[in-house]
Amino acid sequence: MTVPERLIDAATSLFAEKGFDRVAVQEIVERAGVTKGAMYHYFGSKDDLLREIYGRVLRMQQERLEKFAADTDPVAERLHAAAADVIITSVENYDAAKVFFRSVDSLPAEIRKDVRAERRKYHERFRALIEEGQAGGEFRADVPADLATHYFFGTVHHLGTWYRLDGPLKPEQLARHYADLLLASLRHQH
Amino acid sequence: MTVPERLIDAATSLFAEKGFDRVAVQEIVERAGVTKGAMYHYFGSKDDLLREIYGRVLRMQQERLEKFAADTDPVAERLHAAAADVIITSVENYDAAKVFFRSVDSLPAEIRKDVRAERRKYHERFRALIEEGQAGGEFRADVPADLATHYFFGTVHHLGTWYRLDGPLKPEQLARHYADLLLASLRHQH
Amino acid sequence: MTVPERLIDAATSLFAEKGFDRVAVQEIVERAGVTKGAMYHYFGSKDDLLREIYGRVLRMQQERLEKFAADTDPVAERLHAAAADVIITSVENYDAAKVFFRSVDSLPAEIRKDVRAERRKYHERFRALIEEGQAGGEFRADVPADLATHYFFGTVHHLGTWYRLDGPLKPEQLARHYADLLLASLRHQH
Amino acid sequence: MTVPERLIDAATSLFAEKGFDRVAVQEIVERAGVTKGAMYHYFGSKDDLLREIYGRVLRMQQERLEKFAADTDPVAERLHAAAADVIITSVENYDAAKVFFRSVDSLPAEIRKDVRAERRKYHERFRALIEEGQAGGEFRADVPADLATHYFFGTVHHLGTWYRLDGPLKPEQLARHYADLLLASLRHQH
DNA sequence: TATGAATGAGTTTTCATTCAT
DNA sequence: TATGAATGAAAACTCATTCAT
Repeated sequence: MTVPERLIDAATSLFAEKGFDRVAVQEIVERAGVTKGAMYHYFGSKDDLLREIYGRVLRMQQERLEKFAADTDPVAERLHAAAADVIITSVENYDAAKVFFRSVDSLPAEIRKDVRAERRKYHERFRALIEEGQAGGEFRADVPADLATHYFFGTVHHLGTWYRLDGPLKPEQLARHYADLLLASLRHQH
Repeated sequence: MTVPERLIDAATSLFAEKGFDRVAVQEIVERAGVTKGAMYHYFGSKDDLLREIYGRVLRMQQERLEKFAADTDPVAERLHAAAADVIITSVENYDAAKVFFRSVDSLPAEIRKDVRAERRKYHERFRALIEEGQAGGEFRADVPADLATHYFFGTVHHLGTWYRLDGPLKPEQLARHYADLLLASLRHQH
Repeated sequence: MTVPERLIDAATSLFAEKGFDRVAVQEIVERAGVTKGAMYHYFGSKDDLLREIYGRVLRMQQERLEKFAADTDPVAERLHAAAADVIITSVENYDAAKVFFRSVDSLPAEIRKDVRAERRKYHERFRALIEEGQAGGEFRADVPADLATHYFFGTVHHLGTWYRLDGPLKPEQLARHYADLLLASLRHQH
Repeated sequence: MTVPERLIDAATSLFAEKGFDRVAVQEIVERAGVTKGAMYHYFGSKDDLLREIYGRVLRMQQERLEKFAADTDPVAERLHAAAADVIITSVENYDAAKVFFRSVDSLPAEIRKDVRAERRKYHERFRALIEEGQAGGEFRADVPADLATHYFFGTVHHLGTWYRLDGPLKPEQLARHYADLLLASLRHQH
């Protein structure tokens, strides 16, 4: 693995573990097995490492959502697949996801603005799926799609505080359950 | 308002805004309109302020949940009321709730342990309601109650990142929608 | 002496000796006999110390020049007295004067702008004296007053690189010689 | 232009602009359009660049002064010519002259010693001219020649802080005025 | 009760220089 | 000749906390 990759990995795991502000650059370079100078050769600052982590998560999530949303299956199936995929990838990149949700306020103001804008776009793409289902009559329309989207991503956000990769629940089970709950809450009740 | 109260209020709003680690004691005392010496007269440390905020939130949530859970209404109604109440109180104490969810890792290790233990008790009380509904046949049993509880509290946790008190959605509407979504996801589908 | 005064004195002598950029804050506080924290209690930054030194020199020189210029003696006498006084005060505040002339480029850009504006005002007040003598016919008019002013202040500027307080030449002698040379260069030649 | 020449030029302009200590090697090589490795191939250190700049200025000034001093014209004319020439060459090599006067304290101690010795020799050669005029009766003898020499070089030193090559005053005019002022201050007054 | 000067450990960052290629 | 990744020492600055008053 290259030095920058080792640094990103070390930073990701440490930021996930203790929070950006409680991690010293010294710890990051020690975990990566390099010196501080090397870090500043590749990254302009500690903030830069965080920015890079955000960039990677955003790019990955956007690509994957797009793939699922653009499919031709019925909307309920596409939403279920996309929701399950968010869970799976969040769990597979557990540390990065944790950092993503908890360290927004540690980003420099201008980057934070950009990140929020990208997240909003992502949120809107997801919401559009729900609206599509509501327009087509599959989903109940008495819940604002925007609110349902927040509702679901809240659960994703929260994963980092309780889910254990080494626990009894496999990522696929977790993902299916969560996607089921989302769909259940959107379907018409009898 | 007394000096300690002013300090707690100032600390709560600042911690909510920027995160515990990005707030200097100097800022807190300035916002509270007192001096550092005064703060250290009433609180042993900056950590102490955080601990106090956690204590208040925990005590309040536990009391309220107990009140709703101990009622004699049908379980679905009790769960709906309890869920809606969590939302309402979180929104009414927006800053404290934000701090509560985001600053666990800034607590000193031993306090963090206590806080987690209390939260677990709270979580279990809520889960017990769901299990009661599953045992009685009102709720679907194919979703682990523990997971559904996490699912719901994730949405509460997440509120702090998007809900705006001054937005168009009133707390009561928000609470009803969220409680509806929870109940909808637990009911049997047709 | 108070702590801020001790710090200013230590900084002045060290900046004069080695130049602002070659002096570590650690050296300053050691010479002042305090800790770094104490320095940052009184001064916002290392730059701040430099700014303060500039402010003091500027205030003193402006006041003194004004006093001499506003007199009612013949202009040649007033110019001679003012010129000699610049030398005397520069020599009496040797370190501060050295810093003043050599560290402009180490000032933060905005402060540098202010300092230059103040110096210009000072320069213009001095130049006005020369122009007064030219207008009255005492001084030769074939040398631009502005240029003569620069000419003289160059010699003051330069003092720091060669004059030794502990040398054979007393400040008063130095001052008289320099003021004589200035006046000589301005008088009509036979 | 060769690589070493480009490096010297880049270093000279940057040192003149910001001062030796505020210029990073990285900036120098960027302005010169080469890499750090290349610089360290030709120069042993950043100090080495500064030493080279001092060497060039010293050699040039010494040669030129010698040429003017060794002439057979009357001493007043030789001094006037030498003085004007110092101004002209300082202005023609504005950046190098600026560096020469302002960065002595950034030279490594031993080099600084050498540079000061060479400057002293130069100063003495100039002073000898004044003493020659005093011995011959052309110049007033009541001003120490040493002091008059410092007086004049102070003005040269100072040029870098106010003279603008693109201003209204041409180098030749400046040089003539300054040489005139020097001679005027040395002549007997009526 | 309250002040605020002072501490000192810890933080991020810079940068001249080296060296394997 | 030249590259540029990597080093490591030193720098400025922050901040929770203490303590004499």
